[in-house]
Amino acid sequence: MNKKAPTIYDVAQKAGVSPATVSRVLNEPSRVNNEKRQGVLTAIEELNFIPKAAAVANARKTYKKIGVIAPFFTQPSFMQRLRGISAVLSEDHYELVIYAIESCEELNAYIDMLVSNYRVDGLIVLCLKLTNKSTQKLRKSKIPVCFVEIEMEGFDSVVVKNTEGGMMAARYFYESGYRNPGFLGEQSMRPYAVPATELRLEGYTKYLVEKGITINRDNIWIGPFTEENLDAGIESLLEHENRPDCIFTSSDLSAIRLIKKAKEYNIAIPEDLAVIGFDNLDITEFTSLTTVCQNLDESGRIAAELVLARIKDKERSIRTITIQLSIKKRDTVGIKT
Amino acid sequence: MNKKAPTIYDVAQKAGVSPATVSRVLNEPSRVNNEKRQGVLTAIEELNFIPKAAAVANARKTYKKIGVIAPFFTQPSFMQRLRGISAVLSEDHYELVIYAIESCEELNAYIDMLVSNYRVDGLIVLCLKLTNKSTQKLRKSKIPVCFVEIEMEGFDSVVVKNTEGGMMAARYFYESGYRNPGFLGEQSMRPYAVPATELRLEGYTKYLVEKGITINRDNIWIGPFTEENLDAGIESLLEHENRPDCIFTSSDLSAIRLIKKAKEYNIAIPEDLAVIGFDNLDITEFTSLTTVCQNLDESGRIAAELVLARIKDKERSIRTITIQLSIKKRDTVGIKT
DNA sequence: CTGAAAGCGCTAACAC
DNA sequence: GTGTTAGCGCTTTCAG
Repeated sequence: MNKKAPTIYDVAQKAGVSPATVSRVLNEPSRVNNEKRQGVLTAIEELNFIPKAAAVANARKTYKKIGVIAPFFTQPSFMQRLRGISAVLSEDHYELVIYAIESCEELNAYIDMLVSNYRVDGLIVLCLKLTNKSTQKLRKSKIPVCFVEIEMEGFDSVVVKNTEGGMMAARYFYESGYRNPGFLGEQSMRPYAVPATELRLEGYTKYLVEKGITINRDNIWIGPFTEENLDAGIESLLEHENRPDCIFTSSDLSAIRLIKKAKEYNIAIPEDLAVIGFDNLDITEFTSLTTVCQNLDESGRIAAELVLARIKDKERSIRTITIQLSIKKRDTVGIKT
Repeated sequence: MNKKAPTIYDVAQKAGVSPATVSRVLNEPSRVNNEKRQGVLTAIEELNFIPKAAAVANARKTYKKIGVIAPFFTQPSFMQRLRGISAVLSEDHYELVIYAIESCEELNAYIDMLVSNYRVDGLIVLCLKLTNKSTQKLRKSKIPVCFVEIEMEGFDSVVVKNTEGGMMAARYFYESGYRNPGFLGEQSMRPYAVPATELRLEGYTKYLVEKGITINRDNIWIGPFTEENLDAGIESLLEHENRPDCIFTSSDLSAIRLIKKAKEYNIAIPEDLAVIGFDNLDITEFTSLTTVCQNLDESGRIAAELVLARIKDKERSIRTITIQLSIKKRDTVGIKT
């Protein structure tokens, strides 16, 4: 006795109006006479009618969905960004669909699919460099896109000044009296991802050079981000003669590992070794790590707002919003006397 | 000169067949004559045709989408579960849409919407208790649902034996020689969420009681999961007279904070204090935390497989799959002599 | 095996 | 304001 789900026609009939009118009270209620509107509304209520999303999408060609494409599961920071995105999307009743990519091919395949398959109203691309071909396709598809952590001509974007972040870390070390800096970073293996580590190191050394400090080559380690490798890197940093008195890491995770290892070596933090991470992941609060905060949540929020705004007005001017970086001071940097 | 996206009619015309045939080569290629199939295929290729998702969904009433509903952003463990889910869904080209909920009302509103709005082909519910009303609705909606971490009559589910996990932690402490156990847990504030902490504590004490050990009341702390509160809790545990020699925490995060604080107190780990966490978050690898591993990824994977399987065969028997817990031994539990 | 034609449920011109 | 009537683009009977 499962009565089928009611359609707009059922409502129309029950309310004694045409389906078009029902559609109107659903979408532009102000344009229908008060009395009839009430009738329709109660009919909707009584029948417990809810428009089928697919039918609406099919007729209107908009989906109330926005896609987020990123290598989520290899980069813990993305989840926090997602949180920001999710918050603003749900306010506007947009669905959030996740395209988690793990390879170049996947990335381009998704882009292809998304532009020609009409599945989303907008797209947020996190930390990903597209091929020219994909970029072209995206551009002519006219679908609203916002890039995060990379600037793309002709697209909205929220950018993170990775080099500047590196400089800030260097300055904080410098001003706290540290003079023998080190760096620990995970190599950017994926050609389609933003080479954040390298940029951060660049800014880091740049500031130091300005201050007349050159980093000892032995004090820089960049390598693949596996536990084994990382540990080896940390050891190489910690064991040699002229061990650094402060280390900037390209991610909070490596900082946490570094701290853990340093304690095994009986190196006091921050007395004998200061550490600054990058990201300000939630977890850093628990570990009291000093880190470069890149406002992950906020960057997500802004990105979502940008695409929503462009959905509403396709002709608005392109925006590039720069996220303000800051040092989140906690317990892993002291004052060197 | 933007040529409009090709439709199935364009393909049909170009290949000199009917739209129905095109549809067939798309969906049941075996049922169409080899020659024609090739013709259609090349036409599709040349026109670069991709079926519009919304039109398909509208006509077929299936969406290639599955929804995941959970309080993602308040519970870091969910992201790892999501990873498992994502992996199996993408294999089958299902879209993953996220419904992040933060309150009881939101939860039930989403359920309402999902059952009557026809948006997803299946649903995965993580760690959430529904109201009876919502459960009823879900049940009669017939949409494939899989619950994780909770068993629901009439639904597939993957369950986690929280109490058993507590017992395992207790046993490991006990067998390692620790005799003065403590517990640190975050209170389950949300009535719609599974009271994991309480269950874990239950198992923990149960095992200990069997061994003739009762936990000192002062050695148990359960409270709200804010940094301040947690710190206060940790202090209360660490400061009193008969301080525990081992502490089981209801989550990895609190374990990490506990370890951090313990070091400030100059309490050696694991010599003076052993710690076991719960979840085996990715981060624990970096901190060398010993923890109860609940195979987050796998539970996600299994849940996804269950709903996919039920989508394919609605009549299959209900399955309840229990996730095997295990102690992931790392560095925070030693041998007490 | 294939084509004609009738849906699917809603939206959007277009008239009145 | 409101109803009529085409779509939207694909699927799916039903003949043949």
